[in-house]
Amino acid sequence: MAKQAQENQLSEATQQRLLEAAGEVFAEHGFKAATVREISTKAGANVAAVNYHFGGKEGLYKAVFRLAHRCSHGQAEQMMGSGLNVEERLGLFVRGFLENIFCEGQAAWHGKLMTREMTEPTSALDELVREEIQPRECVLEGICRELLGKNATKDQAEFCARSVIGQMIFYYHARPVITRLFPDFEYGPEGIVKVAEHVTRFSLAGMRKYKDEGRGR
Amino acid sequence: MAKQAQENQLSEATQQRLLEAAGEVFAEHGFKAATVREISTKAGANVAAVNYHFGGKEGLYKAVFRLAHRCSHGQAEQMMGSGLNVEERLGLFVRGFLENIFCEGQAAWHGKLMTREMTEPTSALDELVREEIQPRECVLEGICRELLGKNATKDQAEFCARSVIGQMIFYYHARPVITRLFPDFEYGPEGIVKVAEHVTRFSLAGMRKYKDEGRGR
DNA sequence: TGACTTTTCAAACAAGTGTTTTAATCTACT
DNA sequence: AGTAGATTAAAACACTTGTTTGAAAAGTCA
Repeated sequence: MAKQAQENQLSEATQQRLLEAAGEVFAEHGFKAATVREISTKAGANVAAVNYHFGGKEGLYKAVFRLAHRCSHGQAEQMMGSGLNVEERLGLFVRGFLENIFCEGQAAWHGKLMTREMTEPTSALDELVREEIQPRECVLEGICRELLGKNATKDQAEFCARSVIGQMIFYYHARPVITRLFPDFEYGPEGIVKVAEHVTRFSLAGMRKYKDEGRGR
Repeated sequence: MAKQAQENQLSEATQQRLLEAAGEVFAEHGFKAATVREISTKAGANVAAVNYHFGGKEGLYKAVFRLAHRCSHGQAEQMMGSGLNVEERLGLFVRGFLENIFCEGQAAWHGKLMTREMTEPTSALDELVREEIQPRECVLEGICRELLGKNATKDQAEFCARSVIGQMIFYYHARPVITRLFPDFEYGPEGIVKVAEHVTRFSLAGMRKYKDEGRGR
């Protein structure tokens, strides 16, 4: 048992390598389809290392999630922005969300892992919703509520928040279809910026008009 | 080899049972995670039956897709509707799409299989896009174009079409998250109708306003 | 250095996968 | 009834999966 081993440099190195590799592989294949052998190989470690350091595949998965949570702690509060009007805050939220999902830099697997957990939930979903998704949804719902005006119900704000998120996440979930259906669309940084601009504009327009038609329903 | 066996009643019965069971299991677990043993058991057939009748797991998968295509042939054209204005056609499209995805009746697996292929593409995706997705996208894009007015570019119509689809499909892909995040929302028929009404209203409003702000970009 | 723990590694294990085999059963036709 | 072909069924096969094992290597501290 390695309980006092957290100060060891070498073992920590393999633990870190394992975590990083696991993040990528889990994000790419999902929990079930990912294999500990691919993770171990990618980390340059032995197959047994996963069981030794994390007690098994599931332990590794949870450790990856804990790491991810630590990395993005307080990101929702930061999203709030201060001294900005509603339109700007919505634009910021949308752009930040998309960058989080489509970023290719360090820890690109974090957003992907989060998104995958949405469609293939594991036991880690409850914690994920509580720690990361709920706070962000709260921010977005607040923005929607402000845009919809005082007459809007909580129900309407929730529907609109889901519409905003849905528009964005569609580009992630349906990527294979989109690339086939719209060959001109490219998923690079400039493409994502265009998506952000459209979603912001579309949603802003939608909620403004939504508000004016409030008596229609 | 069973080549002249298509007239046989009994064998056809097991083939049909196998196809039906496979549709459900593939839709629920995806191609890779589905097991031929679960399919066989569900169909009340032997494990070897899959290989005997369809040449293997992949052959069965493709047969399931061919069956699904046959079932929903010409559904896009029917969606066009005639003698209806744009708003009504959008409402019809949205409602039809959602019913297709969330229907619980016979062949409920068809929509689920289609949706799963979006996120976990196999070799069947190209055919699926060509046969089913492309035609429907075409209809929706036409509606969007009409709503956006003559000044709108093809690019804008495509973005708006993706926004409409994204709003709806989000309820499918992120179902585990939505049920946790919005405990009051229920996925029954009445819930789906509410989604359809909201998406239609939100998108209609979005595109109308989008159109008016055409010079802003 | 030398005992002690921690970590690594190759090998093997048990369970589950799709597929094949082989024989038994059923169906259809004369 | 009898024969040939089509279908079913049980068993085994080859392979991959996560996990365990036992010994070798590396590190730690006196």
